[in-house]
Amino acid sequence: MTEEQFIPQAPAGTHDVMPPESFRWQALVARFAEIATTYGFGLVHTPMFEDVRVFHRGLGDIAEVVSKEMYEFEDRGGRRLALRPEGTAPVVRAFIQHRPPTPFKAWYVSPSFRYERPQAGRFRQHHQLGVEVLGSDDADIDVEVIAMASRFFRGLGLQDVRLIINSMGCEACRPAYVTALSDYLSTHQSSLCDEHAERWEQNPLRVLDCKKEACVLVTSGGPILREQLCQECSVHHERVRGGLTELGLSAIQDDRLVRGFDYYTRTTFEFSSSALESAQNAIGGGGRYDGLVEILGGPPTPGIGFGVGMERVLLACDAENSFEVAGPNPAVFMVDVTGGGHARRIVAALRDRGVFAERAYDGRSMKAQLKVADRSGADFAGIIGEQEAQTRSVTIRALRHEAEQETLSVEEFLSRFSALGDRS
RNA sequence: GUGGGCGUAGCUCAGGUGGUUAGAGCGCCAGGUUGUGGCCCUGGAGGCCGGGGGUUCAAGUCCCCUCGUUCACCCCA
Repeated sequence: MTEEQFIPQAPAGTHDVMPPESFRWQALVARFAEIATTYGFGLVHTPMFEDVRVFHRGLGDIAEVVSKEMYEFEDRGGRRLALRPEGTAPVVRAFIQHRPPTPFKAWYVSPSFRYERPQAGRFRQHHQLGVEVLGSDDADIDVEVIAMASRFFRGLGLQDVRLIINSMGCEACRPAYVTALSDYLSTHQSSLCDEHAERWEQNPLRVLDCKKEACVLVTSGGPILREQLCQECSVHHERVRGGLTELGLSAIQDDRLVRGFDYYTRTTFEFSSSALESAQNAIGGGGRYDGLVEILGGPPTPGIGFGVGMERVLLACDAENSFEVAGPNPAVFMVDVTGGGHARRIVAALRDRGVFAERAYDGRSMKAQLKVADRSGADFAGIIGEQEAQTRSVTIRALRHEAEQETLSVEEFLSRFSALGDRS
């Protein structure tokens, strides 16, 4: 590409969200906000970028998201910053900085950035809805958080959502397990898939997650973390599972569920949509991170949270033909063929009264203006021609049903539609 | 980071083995109806066929490069 003219385009892996799709986005956030409020969460906004150390320490340097997918940059003051690749670490950083009373329950909606190759359901900028609870390791919190996510998905009309759950143990029991797993893997090294035969030592737990038949075969004969949990973790996990069952939520125990970030302890879970054909069918996931606050320099504080991928959830809704959101239609659309002055005043008066009123511009023909009125989805057109202009009146024409046209004085016209505005 | 598919009008797409002024449907604009949308009819605007190079008398079509996009691996929401 040399002397070519520049045609601006959204960067690879990013997307513009425009009407009418953006109405659906608004509605999705509104649903989440509503449920989060019901569960006692308050909205938190954190910066879109943080000191890189927040992520390096928080997520662990070996996490791919950190090691090779972060958008890192230096600002003009020489600070090393990174666009956030996920939502938890920034909220934890804010918690440490402000020390709100616990349990601290926060929800957020924010973009995340990862330098990955875009593909179905995977973007360089995606948007997450999520919650975090800091300051309690009560298993009931785990249950509530998972139940909340479930409720959210159900409320969108999603049927084909699968919930898997596992426990990652804690500092007391996981190291011993990882050692046991390593020992086991080392004796079966040659039977692993090509990739893990080379790299299993970097992160033995990852091998559990591998879908290749070779690895599955090996690991299915190996030690299982759930069976080697310490007493506390084991009790905790059973309480979570019991609580979910009690609430009527079916969670599938998946001993292979190992999530990507270092900070997870105990409960981990993932929601996936079986309606999605693409490889990326995880629509939400999360877990407990009882060591994270301390890792980032705060007092020992347990925490748990989850994130939901908005783009993927909407794709899942598409696949299930659910959560179809229509944009709003004007209550009335003004057509004025006498120069537009009457439309200008009437539309302003209606909007002052809270009525969604629209009009045509550019002094087009009545036919053209009515065509725009029809397309706008408005129920009624308010027409002003020479006759109406002279008598200070407006003709109402129904656009969605058959009805006799009627001509009202401007005052009557305004009060008829103002009632609509007051109601909403 | 690795590998495959695809780039033609605002959108969805046609354009056998290269061959005149590049087409359709939808959308948009105007008219048919000098005060009336939707249905119908007529007309119109809108394309450096992603970009660059090459082969050829001749390239939307063939070859190379490049950019973009898409799908998969990896990883994740």
